[in-house]
Amino acid sequence: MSFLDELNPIQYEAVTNINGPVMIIAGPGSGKTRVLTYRIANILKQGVDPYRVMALTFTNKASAEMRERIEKIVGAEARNLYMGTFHSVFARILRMEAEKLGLPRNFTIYDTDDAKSLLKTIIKEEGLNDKLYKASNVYYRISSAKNALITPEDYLQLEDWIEEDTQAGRPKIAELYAKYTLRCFKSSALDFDDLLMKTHQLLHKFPDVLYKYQNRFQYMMIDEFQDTNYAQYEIVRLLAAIHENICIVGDDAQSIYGFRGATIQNILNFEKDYPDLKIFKLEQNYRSTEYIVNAANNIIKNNQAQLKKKIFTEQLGGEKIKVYRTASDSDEARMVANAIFEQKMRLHIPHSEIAILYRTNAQSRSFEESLRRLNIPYKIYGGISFYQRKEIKDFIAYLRLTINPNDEEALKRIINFPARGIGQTSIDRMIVTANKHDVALWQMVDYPEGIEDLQGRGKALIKNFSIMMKSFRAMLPNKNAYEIADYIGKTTGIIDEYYKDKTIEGISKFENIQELLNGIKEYSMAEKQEYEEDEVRPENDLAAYLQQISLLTDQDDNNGDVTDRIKLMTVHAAKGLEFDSVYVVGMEEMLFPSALSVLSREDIEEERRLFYVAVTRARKYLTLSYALSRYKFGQLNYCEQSRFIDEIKQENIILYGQKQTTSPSQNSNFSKPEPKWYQSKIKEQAIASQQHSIPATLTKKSTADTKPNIEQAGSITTELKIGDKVYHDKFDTGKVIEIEGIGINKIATVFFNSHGNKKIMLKFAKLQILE
DNA sequence: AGATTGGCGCGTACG
DNA sequence: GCGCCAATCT
Repeated sequence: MSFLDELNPIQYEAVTNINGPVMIIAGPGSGKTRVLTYRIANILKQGVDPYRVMALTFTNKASAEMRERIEKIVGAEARNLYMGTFHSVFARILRMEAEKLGLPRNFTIYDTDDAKSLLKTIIKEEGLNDKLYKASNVYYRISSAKNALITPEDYLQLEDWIEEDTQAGRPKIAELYAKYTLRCFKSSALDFDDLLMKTHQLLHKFPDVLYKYQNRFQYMMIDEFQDTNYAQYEIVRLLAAIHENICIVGDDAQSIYGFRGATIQNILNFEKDYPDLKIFKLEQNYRSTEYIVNAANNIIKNNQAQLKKKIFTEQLGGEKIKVYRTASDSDEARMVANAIFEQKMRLHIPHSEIAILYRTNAQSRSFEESLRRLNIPYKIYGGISFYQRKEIKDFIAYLRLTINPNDEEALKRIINFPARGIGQTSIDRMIVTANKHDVALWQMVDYPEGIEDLQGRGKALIKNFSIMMKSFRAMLPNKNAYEIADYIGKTTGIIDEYYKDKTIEGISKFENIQELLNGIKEYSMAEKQEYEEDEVRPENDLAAYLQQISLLTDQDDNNGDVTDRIKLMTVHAAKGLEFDSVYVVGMEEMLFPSALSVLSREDIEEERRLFYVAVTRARKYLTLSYALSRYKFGQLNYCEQSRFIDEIKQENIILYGQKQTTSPSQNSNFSKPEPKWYQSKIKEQAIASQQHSIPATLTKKSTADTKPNIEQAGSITTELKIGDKVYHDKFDTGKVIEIEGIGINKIATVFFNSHGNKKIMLKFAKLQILE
């Protein structure tokens, strides 16, 4: 009995064909992780050295899960696989080869905040308008360039890129990119995108290095290939060039990260680069019932850019997909909460098997309120992670600066935190002098006498700071990470700072720092990973610790999952997950699909794939909902059913709420005009997508500013409350003065302006709540 | 220097 | 409608 016996015939082929280029198209719920892990296990069972197998994923979670599952089959050997995220695997290679690129091997990895903060500094130094040159904007542009392997020198020459910047009113991006790159170099820092671009440069510029790794990596596997960008693909292609045992796994229909640089073309055109490609399509869905799989197929059929496949399931029957149409966003939230409550009663599904998925994070609020009202426990996913918190970043900045004195962003964070009298003016003077002499900022801390236009007192305070930092560095050779961190916490006063603060936030910050210290302690006490003979080891324990956490997020933190709670998250965050019951909410034009996507076919297709992802998360029960009116940016907007709902065949759906009686074309209750800034953003988007899109009218909506057509806006109002203003078909408007009964048997007493008090049974009446 | 208020901006997100 | 940042006050 082999582990291979657990596979269906196509899965088996995908697992056992280990040589030559292979593409595995893995539909939703098709057993992808199993195939991937078994395939690697199978390679190892053939006697291949794990050290010669590279497996790349996008998330730490995915790689940890895979490693664990492979270890179950082949044992501890799995630990020596070259497996991890693109960023962590490439960072490891870059550290080994750092000196070739003129970097110290302790280089710092700047996260997005560090990068934006540096850009902000540079924009200010250049005297540019920071309303126009927003750090996030510039960062996005630089990131796109790096993902496309465009260096600052290239950028300065690229007419179309500069033209695009000029159109957006930001012609100086290329210069900022060049300055930013220089500044990162002076800080001995690489940002996330550099980890890819510099790896490519390393392999491209140093044939001996390329040859070494090409030879070493006999087998390569890439997960979620539809999410790769140009840089990632180029690196992989270079590395696989000798053995050509490259296996990519993915699903073009689930490509939803175009906005962060992913090119769906990588998977669509893969066959062109590897004519001998063997293709295996995992089309059997083991997750969902028939209606759900059918609906998913109905939806994705409308996309042009896709590989041919037909997903099927053997789980016939099941419940049809419910579509709830409600009068307002708050109605939608109440409706969904009630439905969850009812579903829970009827089917006894654990809370944790129910998810509410939305397009934008802002939508979570109304659901929080409605769930709380019914005492349904919930957890919102997304938001800032542990390592993003200010207090954690501050503490880590001390550790970073201890390891890498050149780290300008770490230095700026903590030189005056906790307060030690080194104000913004002093820091600005330091930066000016450092730039003038073209040295790292730390040089000025080290030699404050040289800072221009600074009082003696300021210089003395900086000197003290420098002495303190040096005392930390002196501990590196013979103290472990925890001993140093503990000492830093006590010496700098950072722990006291939060200990003194007895506000709720202060206490939480104090606890977070304690948690961080516990983590460091655990790390320092733990057995360390083994390094290959030729691998450069970190100089000391603290450096090793920092290397580990700089590429970590706490997405795989399971602390919150112990309690049985409903899960609320964006559709993006739900990718790769599954639930018994899924609610996809806000199914409206201009929301899902997003208003910013309706201008180009490519963008709409990505939204459609996103909806496809949402639908295929459900095992047994799927509910879609939308509202006819919704507050957006504090403004009431009238909404129209999402085109994606229309794409699902009627036979798979049951509609709740009244049917729309008029056709959209003669209907005037659509959108108010979007706010001005939003319109201009849409226009910007239009310019950005011009090169590759079909021209489209701005929106298909009328801009008439009319009230909703109440007759057709039927809603389900079992969640009515006293004081609500309501509309009734016969009695017109009135106010709720009493509610009796439970659930659908509720009876409301309503005082109607023209008819007086009436008792209304909610399950029959079409009461409409007016906001 | 630290707290408070006013104004502006608003998509989805992994390293 | 809300949260974050920056300018202003104390």
